[in-house]
Amino acid sequence: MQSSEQTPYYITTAISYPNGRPHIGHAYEVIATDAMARFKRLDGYDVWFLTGTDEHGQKMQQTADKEGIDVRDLAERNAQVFKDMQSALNISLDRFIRTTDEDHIRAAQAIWERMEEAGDIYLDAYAGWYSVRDEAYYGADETEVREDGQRYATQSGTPVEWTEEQTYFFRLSEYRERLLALYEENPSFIGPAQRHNEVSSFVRGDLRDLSISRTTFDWGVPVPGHPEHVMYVWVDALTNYLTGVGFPETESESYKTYWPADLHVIGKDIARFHAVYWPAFLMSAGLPLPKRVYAHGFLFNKGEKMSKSVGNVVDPFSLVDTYGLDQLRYFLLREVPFGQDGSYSHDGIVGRMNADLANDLGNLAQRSLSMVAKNCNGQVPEPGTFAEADAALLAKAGTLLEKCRADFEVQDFHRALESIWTVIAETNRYFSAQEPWVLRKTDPERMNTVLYATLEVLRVAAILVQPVMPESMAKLLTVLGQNDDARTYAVLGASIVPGTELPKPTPIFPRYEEPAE
RNA sequence: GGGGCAGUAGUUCAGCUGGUUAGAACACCGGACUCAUAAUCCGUAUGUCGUGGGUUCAAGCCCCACCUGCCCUACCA
Repeated sequence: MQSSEQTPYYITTAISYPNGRPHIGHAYEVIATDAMARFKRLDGYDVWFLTGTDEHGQKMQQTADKEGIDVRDLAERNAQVFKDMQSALNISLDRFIRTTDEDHIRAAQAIWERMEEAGDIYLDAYAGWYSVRDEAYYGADETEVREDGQRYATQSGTPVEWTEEQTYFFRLSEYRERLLALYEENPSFIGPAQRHNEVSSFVRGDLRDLSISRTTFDWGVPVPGHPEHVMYVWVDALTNYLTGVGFPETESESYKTYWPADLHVIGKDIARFHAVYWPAFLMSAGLPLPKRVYAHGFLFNKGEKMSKSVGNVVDPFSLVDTYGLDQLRYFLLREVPFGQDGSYSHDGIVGRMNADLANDLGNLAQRSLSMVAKNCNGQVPEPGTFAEADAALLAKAGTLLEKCRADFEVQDFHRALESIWTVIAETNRYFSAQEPWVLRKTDPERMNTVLYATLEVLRVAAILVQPVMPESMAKLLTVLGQNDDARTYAVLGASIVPGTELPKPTPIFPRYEEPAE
């Protein structure tokens, strides 16, 4: 292809831990990342989009034991559910990576060896109160014995057991200065800005070396030369971003093209691992650092944290069934500023569906296209000279690409959509003010001009909204007579061509009606 | 314990370095129109800007204390 001429853009989500079913939080992250990937593709980049599952670790092993099945079968089964979710959400991924993939195991061992050669790995004793569920050690003061006689981690409330083992450590403490320099020289390395402050203040404090292997279980990547150890979660999991583009073959075409990654999209809970451990690992291994890590917020159910015990966990598959996929994608990206926590509710999504999609955009398309169908032989009309109102409207639409680029660059998806919808609302006002249905009798040429300008704004909006609602916008572009080669950002500067044959218009977005009781 | 963020119309939020009658969207109510998906357009209305002090000619914006929620971080014993 022409990929060599295009600027590469490598984007990832965090990989999911598949010891259960995916919930709306998984869907949220992958939808947002998909929108970003699609935006870049439409803007002419050569995109590589990676997502997948993190299948190792003691929790997977325990879940499998509890179900009485082999851990490999559990991983296989649940990874498939996550893959199914990608399809159900229309995710344009280029590779679904699993940490059990053969090439990933080689990659994890390769980065380990590089870190070891750099002198950053050493063996030491590790002892403490270990929580299997948190996969973390706690000091005695971080635990408490409860009434049942069992000791628990105070903070997380999970049971802990006294554990002693020899584990390998990574000299994280050696990287303090280099990490601080990284944050200072490159403030956009972590987004949003508030995370940047959190992370740098964490590093400014006392950075301790990191335990990176375990001997208490064996479901993981064996440490090279020491197979009684398996890698502890982060060296294994983070390395998936390298595996996804061909590491350890650093001379491979895909590695040379795509590494370092342009953007890691993650949840705010794992910001530290991506903004501190990961760059330190890469520095140690002598590999280039990703350009940006963006930590998004969490989604709450009507303001309440979702949890299995409360029983308010939202299943992404059923949301798609209830509201429609593009409606869900639009809602999540329009309603919630990506870096902040947000709230999901039935009323919220129905409000967006009806107000923004059915009424504003859908109805604008329908009212203009049906006039064109009835009065312009079903072709894009020939405009006359643009009046001031027409030119002003078209000029506003003309600024949208730059605005969207700026907003997507910093993952402000809701701002990009807000700007597009401001122009859509403006177009509805314009349409009502110009009254083309009156012009039909008094000044047909003027009517043609008004309809033309309206269709042109719709074309621009549809092209720009494609990353968020790919299927619906494909439909809209079809009823606007735009072929596949007229849908990228490269053609935004052109105008819709008069005389283009238009199919019979059909509504794009139905209103949501409450089901009858 | 330390640090940070947030608390503004029924709801979700804007309000830049303090400056005339505090804004938007949605919802609500009234009107117009009929091209359109009971849609669109126009208009009215709505607020002790968390609480209490203070600085200032002037504070939602600054200072102090407190309350509430959230986040990061550290713990004396």
